[in-house]
Amino acid sequence: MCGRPRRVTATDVAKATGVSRATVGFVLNNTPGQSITAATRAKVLAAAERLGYTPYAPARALRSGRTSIVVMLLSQLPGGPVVNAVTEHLTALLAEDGLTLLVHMHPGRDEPVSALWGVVTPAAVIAFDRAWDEELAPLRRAGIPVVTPFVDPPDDLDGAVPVMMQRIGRLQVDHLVLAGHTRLGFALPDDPRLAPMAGDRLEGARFACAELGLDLPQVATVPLEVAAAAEAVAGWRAGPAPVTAVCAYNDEVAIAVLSGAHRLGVAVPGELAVIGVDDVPLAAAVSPPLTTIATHPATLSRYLYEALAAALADGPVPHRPATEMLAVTVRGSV
Amino acid sequence: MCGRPRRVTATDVAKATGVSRATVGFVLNNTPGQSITAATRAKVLAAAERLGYTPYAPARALRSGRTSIVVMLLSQLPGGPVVNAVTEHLTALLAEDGLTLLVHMHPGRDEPVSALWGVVTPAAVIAFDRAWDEELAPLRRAGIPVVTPFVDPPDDLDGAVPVMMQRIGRLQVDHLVLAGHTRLGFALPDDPRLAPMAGDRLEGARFACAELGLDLPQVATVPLEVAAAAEAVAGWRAGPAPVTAVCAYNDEVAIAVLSGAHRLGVAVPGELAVIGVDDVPLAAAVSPPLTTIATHPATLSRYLYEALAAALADGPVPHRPATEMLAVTVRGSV
DNA sequence: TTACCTTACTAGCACGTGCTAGTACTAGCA
DNA sequence: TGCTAGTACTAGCACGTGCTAGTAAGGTAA
Repeated sequence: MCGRPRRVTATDVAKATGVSRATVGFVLNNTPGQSITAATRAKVLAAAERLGYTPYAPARALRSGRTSIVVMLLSQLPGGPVVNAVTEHLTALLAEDGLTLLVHMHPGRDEPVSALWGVVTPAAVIAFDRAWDEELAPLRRAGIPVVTPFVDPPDDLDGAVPVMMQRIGRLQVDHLVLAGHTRLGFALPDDPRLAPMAGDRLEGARFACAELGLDLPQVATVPLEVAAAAEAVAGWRAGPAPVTAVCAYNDEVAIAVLSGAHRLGVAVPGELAVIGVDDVPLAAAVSPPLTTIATHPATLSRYLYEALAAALADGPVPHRPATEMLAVTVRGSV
Repeated sequence: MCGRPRRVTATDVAKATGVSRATVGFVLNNTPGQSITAATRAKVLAAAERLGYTPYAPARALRSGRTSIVVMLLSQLPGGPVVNAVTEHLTALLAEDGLTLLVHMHPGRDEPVSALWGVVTPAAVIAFDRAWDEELAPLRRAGIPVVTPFVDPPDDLDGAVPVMMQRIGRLQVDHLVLAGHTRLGFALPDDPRLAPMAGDRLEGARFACAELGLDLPQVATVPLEVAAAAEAVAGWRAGPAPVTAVCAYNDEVAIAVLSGAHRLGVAVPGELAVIGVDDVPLAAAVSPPLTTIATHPATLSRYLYEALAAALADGPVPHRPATEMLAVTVRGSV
């Protein structure tokens, strides 16, 4: 019959109630400074309920000039469990402020920002890729705050993710050295998309070794495949002064190292200690259970939330030392 | 100085060019049936570029009555690598049609739809939780197509995800039986949020066993923790007729089973075969490498894309047999 | 009675866009 | 010369909302 069911507008509610559209608006928005009879208020609310009225988001945004949408821009790099947890926490935190988090995974090639920006008009943006900093300039120019945790803020280095990444590498080294190890290895992931983050973590490990007067860590790429991982382990164990402990880029890589060691009959942690990053659920389920750096997504999310809230209120970015977000989860692999 | 930098509108471009706003619209939208001088067109485009004009999404949506946004509604259950891959693929597929995929992870408690719906007004919605089917009724009433792959469509059972889940369980059993096993176990995940999907997979496995004349699989919950997993394995191995092969809910649980077996000295696959689901990157990196059911995210994504495209065009839902999306990846654990 | 205040509303503008209806001007043809 | 057809535009409506300015009715005070 009717090709497309027309949507219910405030005018429809007004007609059904017998009042003006303005009154409907006042009732539904609880506009302060307006005196509305209890009877009228009840009638309007009943009609709105009955007709199934929902304010039309674009019209509201057009009129008010802002939306309650926060867009989180992710690049292709596979957001592991940590990113998922952060998304979940941040969604809940923003929801308390009436903000809705929408995640957009950007497909490569063509430019993202201009396209996305012509489609959503968010109240704020969190961009998780340092390559986009320049592309987001138009957004900033239009007054939309952009939080880029992967780009160093000049005055608060502790809040930046690269610094946190370096601190992760440093923590790994500290923990291994505390356990008595002096000849360390570093296990890089195979996926080239992870190279930037891996580089930061390795940098932190290198720096820590240098500071402690140790040799720089012996670097190897460890694919997620038993035979290849075993090869890497063999490389570390070869020579007159073999590596006795390995910092893995993350728990996945760490588990691969574990498997490689198992295949070669190298005892963990007896002959080779392994420490991961992320504290993935599986970390407790492998044998031996994996000692790892937990990133505490809740704290990271709260930091992002506060940075976002500050940006929306034109306030200063909050100071949140990276150390609060990181903790060694000691299990059995070191 | 200026509190908030006013955004550049088509009127600004018109003023800068010296033409009317209508002309600007015709040029920027390439409106057919309009004759615009090459000179005017060039002037308008130059001014738009120079001023950094971007059409304002809410105004456009208000006028045209539709957006190019597709919202993917996820529930809290941790979207593992499969969901991530689907998101990535689907984003790319929709981008080819000029559609933007935005993912919203719904935080529990309060109702999602009415809130979200008052914020974005998408062109279509994919909802990944069967509980939302009723809540999405207002959307359908407003003419917004809603694809719910987790709810059985009455006429095309093969496209529904529950059926696919059951088929997964069935495939696991088939593969184990083909390898000579007759006494099977089923490893459930610990996370209660996964219960619905786990139930479907178990159902499929049960059905397959019944069809093949075998005893129903011996069910155990396997937490992601070595000791607990070992306990489950011990349970399977106890008694006069021990289980010789286990279908795990997914690869994570399967790896936990592997670890439990390893701790007890139970040889895999010699004494106990294990088959997972998902073909997670780690599956190839554990020892022994995990035989698993790969879900082929690309095919699943294309099915979702086609269902979406059909819904947007008021066409019929495409038929896509679940078997195309599933394949056994044979490694070493069976 | 008139001026003034409060209550309970209503009329209608503005947001920026897409697009229809209209207009001035020129060219072609009888 | 008059009439039509086409070109190259412009004026302005409509989308649904938030909100300001206005207005009628009723009560109080001088």
